Amino acid sequence: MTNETLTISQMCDAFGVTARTLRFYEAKELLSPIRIGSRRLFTRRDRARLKIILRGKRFGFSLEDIRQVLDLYERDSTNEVQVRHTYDLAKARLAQMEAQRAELDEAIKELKAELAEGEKTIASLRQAAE
Amino acid sequence: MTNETLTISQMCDAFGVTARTLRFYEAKELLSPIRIGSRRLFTRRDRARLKIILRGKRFGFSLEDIRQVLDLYERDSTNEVQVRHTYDLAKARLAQMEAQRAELDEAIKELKAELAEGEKTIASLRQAAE
DNA sequence: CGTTACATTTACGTCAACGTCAACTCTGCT
DNA sequence: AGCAGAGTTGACGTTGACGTAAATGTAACG
Repeated sequence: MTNETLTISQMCDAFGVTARTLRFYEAKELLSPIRIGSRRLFTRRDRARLKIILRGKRFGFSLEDIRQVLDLYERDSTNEVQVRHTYDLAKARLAQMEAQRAELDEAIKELKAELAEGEKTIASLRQAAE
Repeated sequence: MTNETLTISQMCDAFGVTARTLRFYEAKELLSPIRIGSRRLFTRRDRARLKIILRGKRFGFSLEDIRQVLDLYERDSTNEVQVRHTYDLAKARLAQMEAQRAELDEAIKELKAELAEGEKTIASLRQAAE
């Protein structure tokens, strides 16, 4: 099963982060490992959240941004107003990500065009070299 | 034409950044506005570069990363070794961006699934409310 | 000529996101 | 009992990317 809990160093190995980082995320309430005495044990839930955190970072989101995203996955589904609000936030976030994807596509296209130019340059240099 | 040069405050308005930011980017050699006396005038080239800078930031690249990307668009095309190196860098950068795109797609899919869940929750709450 | 608006340099301040000690505390082994 | 190794809590340090304040410059307008 994936129900096992991990110690802090096992988490570090699994995700390629330092212990300092995990403690920092806990202090920011992004993670909430259970405690055995003073030691932390990271659950499946913590691992799922950490995945989201790390991915968010790769897209340039701040930890504060990411905290809001995490809340989306944690809705309590009893209070309609609350659920609605969360839902709206998620829709906004989705729109933002789709815009980002469009921009990314644009940037990729441009870079590809530059690459084609580069190839031409290299070819002509090779021509001139003989 | 788009050949006009802009003052620093015009640039700020046009791009939604502060003057401090533009001076900072110049100090980091990301921009190189021409000088009339001590004053800066930003050219079409600066504007093109700033666009790339701001977009890079939105994707979580550091200014140093971005400086390398900018160099790609500035190749001098005389030295084959230099051109080759730049070309390789660009290819690596492209691969990175395409990976990022794949991840972004994944994240969007997940978020959409969450949204669908949210809709079901809202529907059932509405049912229960009558 | 004075003032207003915009710009400049220099320099210190700030905030996020950790890194890096130091000084313990547990736990398990031998 | 003693020791190693993993983990803990402070607390201060660092780096990147600017913010902010102070002192000064300059162009143009009434």
